[in-house]
Amino acid sequence: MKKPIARLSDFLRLDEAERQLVEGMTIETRRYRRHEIIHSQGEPAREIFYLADGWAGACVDVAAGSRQMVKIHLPSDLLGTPSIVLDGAAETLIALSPVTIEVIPVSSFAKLFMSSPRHAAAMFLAAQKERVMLMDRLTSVARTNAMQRLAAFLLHVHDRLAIINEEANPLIELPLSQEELADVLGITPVHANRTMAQLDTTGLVERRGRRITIKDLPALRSLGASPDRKYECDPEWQVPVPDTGWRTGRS
Amino acid sequence: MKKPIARLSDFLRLDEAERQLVEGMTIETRRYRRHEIIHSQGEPAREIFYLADGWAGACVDVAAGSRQMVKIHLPSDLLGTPSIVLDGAAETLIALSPVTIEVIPVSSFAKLFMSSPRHAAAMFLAAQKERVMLMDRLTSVARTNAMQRLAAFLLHVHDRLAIINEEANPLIELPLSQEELADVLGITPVHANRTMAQLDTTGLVERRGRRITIKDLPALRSLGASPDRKYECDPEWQVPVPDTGWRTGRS
DNA sequence: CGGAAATTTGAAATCGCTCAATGATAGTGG
DNA sequence: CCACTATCATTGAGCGATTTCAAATTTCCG
Repeated sequence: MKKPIARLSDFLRLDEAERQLVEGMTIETRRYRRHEIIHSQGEPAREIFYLADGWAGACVDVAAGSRQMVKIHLPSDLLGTPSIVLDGAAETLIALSPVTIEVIPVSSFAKLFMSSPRHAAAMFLAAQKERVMLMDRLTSVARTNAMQRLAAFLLHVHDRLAIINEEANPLIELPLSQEELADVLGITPVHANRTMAQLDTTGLVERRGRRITIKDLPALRSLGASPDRKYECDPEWQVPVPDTGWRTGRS
Repeated sequence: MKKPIARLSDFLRLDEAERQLVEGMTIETRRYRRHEIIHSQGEPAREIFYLADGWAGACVDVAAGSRQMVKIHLPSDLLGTPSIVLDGAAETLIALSPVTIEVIPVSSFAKLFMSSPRHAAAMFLAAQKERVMLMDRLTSVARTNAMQRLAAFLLHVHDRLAIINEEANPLIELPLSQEELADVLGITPVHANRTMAQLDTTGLVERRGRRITIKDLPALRSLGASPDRKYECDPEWQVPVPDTGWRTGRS
């Protein structure tokens, strides 16, 4: 039942041996129910998490019960990597749906990084990709109104699901409540509700509960106004295999 | 007159040999005047830039003349790294003051990454740090009002300058026009002006033109409401020196 | 079926935007 | 040193998007 770990990062197609290497780092499998907290902001972060199944959210908490969901994690994402440069976790990780997580000690992760240039490069490039996505998210929140943000967010999820499932599907089953959606969009829950309804009436999407069907993809894209990014990279980073000065194990 | 390149990343104290290695990657030095464009969003990005002197901004452009400045680059920053995962540059880089830039081919950068685990680790950690800063920026824009964003931004700049100069200085000489400030804060230029004036009247800062003096640091921090991050990291990442399976050269 | 959580709706208040005009400042050439 | 011009900063007034507070309705789950 274990999903392939091949999207540990997006820039490396892992062969079987390497996949086992990564899976070997797992020290524990945990399950969480919807709304459970996986890790709290500020707590020491000696572990990172591989999201085997379910959706998780990364939230930055601000005073007074307000918070911003800075990232939606989908299956095969690696959670908690930003926190490795801090003494306490940068973000609160919360289960948005029932979730299965593989726990990996930071030390193992670092060891892999140090011993395998292929993985190191892949992780580095994945981090850059995350930066771009955050930049786009910031731009969306700073420069567009609620309906545009919603459109951009739905498209973002749609596109990421398309990569995972290897085919586009106009139907999105969002596990997010409207309150959580509001946390993502940077608006209030009440306004999230009105915006959702408003987008529905435009006919660009159709909504039945948390099931959202995209009816007019091009129009929705135009509304969302996100730059369309093609994530690729030069062959400079495609390290052939070991034996160019790197080793896969220790000594 | 060349500034030390020692802050190419924040997680590695480079020794002399390594510094030369990095400097050796430079193929060209360029100068730009205020407001000149260093690199345009969407254009092929085969180079990254070391900001030797001056301030530069990274902007994501949206339709209709609107844009979001997603990062303020200070001297010794590395510009353009997010774009290495894309076919076209993720952002427009623009000189906010007179600027001196060292141009580095992505291929050299990749080669360094591949051949030196110390540099690779430092770059990776620096990328994670950038992610955290973007997360905080997103939260600031999404969840706080204009004055709080301004406070948070001033503090952000203040703290980064303190690191570069190795001492805190309450006086900040912002080279940004109010329009550019607005691009950073995610508000309109007019409102940036009013907010600036308003913050001035609170007495937390004092303003003479673009010279801003922080008068009450703790109060300003409390207003800005950013989580205070201590950027550190485990010794796992402090690779001793080569010879743990890595080599410095090729072959 | 009952209770809790989530969604929906209304009305008033607020923050930031837009449009438009005025004032200040800095760089330029005479 | 001054006039000239462009850029930048400031101010006012009205409008619109989003928030806030509060209540009603629906859905979900045990």
